[in-house]
Amino acid sequence: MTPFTESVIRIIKSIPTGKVMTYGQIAKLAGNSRGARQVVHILHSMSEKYELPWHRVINSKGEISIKDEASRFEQITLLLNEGIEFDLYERIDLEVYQYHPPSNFLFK
DNA sequence: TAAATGACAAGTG
DNA sequence: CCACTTGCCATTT
Repeated sequence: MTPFTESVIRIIKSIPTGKVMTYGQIAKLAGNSRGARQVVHILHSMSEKYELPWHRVINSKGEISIKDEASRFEQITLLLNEGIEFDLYERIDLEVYQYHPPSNFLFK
């Protein structure tokens, strides 16, 4: 497992209930500002094994990126249950709900 | 080995 | 804010 992957997992696991982070934000914090798509692969392949709160990861526009209807509905439901609100276009206000981890937490 | 793919992002108009 | 383009890169085909 690469250092990048380890960091990504730690970051995702640190997202508090009721907050979200974006793919690009996570990739950048993990050390690769251009690694957003790798974050996608990690979520796909390791969410279950590492019990990642995959539903708290959304795209930079504040939208749910999943196309599959069932999975999409599941993610929205999980977020609603955590108190996150969506506008009428199913978008989340990042100004309100985006999580910004402390800059030192990777080294703790 | 090459081409396509994807739960993305930033820049431009 | 929207639509479209370009850049990305590991994984899959």
